[in-house]
Parts: sequence; structure tokens; C-alpha cells
Amino acid sequence: MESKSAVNMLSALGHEGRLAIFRLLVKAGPVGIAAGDIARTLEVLPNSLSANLNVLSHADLITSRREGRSIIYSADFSAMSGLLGFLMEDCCHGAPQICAPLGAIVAKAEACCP
Amino acid sequence: MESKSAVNMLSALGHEGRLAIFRLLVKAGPVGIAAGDIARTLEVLPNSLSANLNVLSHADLITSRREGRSIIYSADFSAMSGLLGFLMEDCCHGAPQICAPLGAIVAKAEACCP
DNA sequence: CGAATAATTCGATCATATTGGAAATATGGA
DNA sequence: TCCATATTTCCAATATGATCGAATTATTCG
Repeated sequence: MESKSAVNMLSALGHEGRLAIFRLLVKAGPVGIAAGDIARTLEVLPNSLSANLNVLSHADLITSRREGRSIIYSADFSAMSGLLGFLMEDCCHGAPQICAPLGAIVAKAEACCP
Repeated sequence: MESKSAVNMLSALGHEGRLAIFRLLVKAGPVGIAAGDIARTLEVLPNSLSANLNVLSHADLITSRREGRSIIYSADFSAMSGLLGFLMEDCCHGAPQICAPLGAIVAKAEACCP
């Protein structure tokens, strides 16, 4: 991942409304959620939601597909893991102690998907 | 971690200059780097750097200590891992496939710190 | 004390992002 | 075709953030 992409993703997620949208989509999984349902769940105006979905989409954090009248949005899980990988890319170049707290995350991920 | 803290961290990192600073500090490890050295390495003005260090500091991503005339900055590794944990917190609630790409990251972290 | 170095704070300008109302586009069904 | 639903686009007002020069604080050393 390039630094530019990472900045785009991070700044897209560095917004209360967009982080809420993204986390909702992560929970929903590949099935995704229709824009209208997101708006109702998070109680935001449709046009604000659309603008924020556009930002997340341009950051390659989410994808969309049309189903009838609705447009279904889903989190892009490979992009998410790419971002996580980028953030911890150099974590051990001279700083092994980062790995201790990381162990807890690793354990969680492994417990989740044995 | 609260959502508010995560938003602060993500928006702090969602800036090209600040992400460069943070990654430099992550590489440097607990030893840290003096503000002046950061400015010279990244070729930025001291006052711009100071403003960006302040943002990272308020987001609890870095810490600082004085050593003589210099102020040494270091990445806060526990905060970083807290953020990573938050981002993948609900990754498997209905979306197990996120765990496949995560495996690579996990493997990297484990290879690094056996 | 006075000079030099290190870093921050101040203040103004400029650019970018966010918000909400209103209108426009696209789809499905009567 | 006509209408209702779903979503996006357009637009203007506002707010927030970034940048840079200049001045200020803090520390060390002669």
C-alpha cells in the first residue's frame, strides 16, 4: 500500500459519521446495507450520507452495487486489512515491544477464526 | 477505546505530514527523536512540525520528554495497538472472511516476535 | 548576564471540508 | 404513462484546518 492511499483511508475514517458508517458495514459483512437503511439506522440526512459514502468509496474502503431501487454498500475487507498491515508495517524495526500488546489482537483474531 | 478517541487518532493520521512523522517515530522506537531532527529528516518548517506534533500528541499517539534543549518525541505503542484493535473489533461479527487476509498480518507479527 | 540554540506560540491568509435545503436522476409498479 | 420510492447532485453558507513569517519562551554555555 502506498502512503497516499493510507492517508486517504485514514482521513476518510477520521470523521465520526464516516467511522460509524464503516463500522456498521464491517458488522454487516459482505451482504451489505442499503443506503436508506444506513441513513435510518444512523439517523442522518440522505444527502449527507451520500456525500460520506462517496468519500469512503473513493478511499476504496467500501464498494457498492445496485439492487432494484436500492444501492447496497459493503465494506472492502481486503482494503481494511491492507491498511492495518501498513500501519504495523515497521512496528518492529527497532521497537519490539509493540509486539506485546499486538499479541492480544492476534489472539483475538485467531480465536475468532481458528 | 471510545469512538471519539479513534476518530481523533484516525484524523490525526489522515494527513500526509503527520503520518510520515508517526511512521518515523514508530521506526525509531522508544528511544524517540528530537523535534529538530524530525524537521531536518522530513524537511519541514519547525513551526509546522510543532503544530503537527501537537495534533498527534493530543490524539495520544505520541509522547514527549525534555532532554536538555531538545524535546524528544516517541510513538505511543499501546495507543497504536489500541487503535488497531478497535478497527478490527467487530470484524468477524457476521463477516468471517476478513480473517483470511488478516492471517497474513498475524503471520508477519508472529514471525517478527516469536 | 548575554549570546546562541531548540522549540513553541501567535496571527493572518488561504484552502478545504461539512452541512442542509432544494432539485434532479433512476428504478419499479399501478 | 404517471406516481412513489431511493439515491444522488447541485449550491451556498459556515466551519475547520493548513501554512508561513515573525515574535516568544526555555535551556545551555561562555
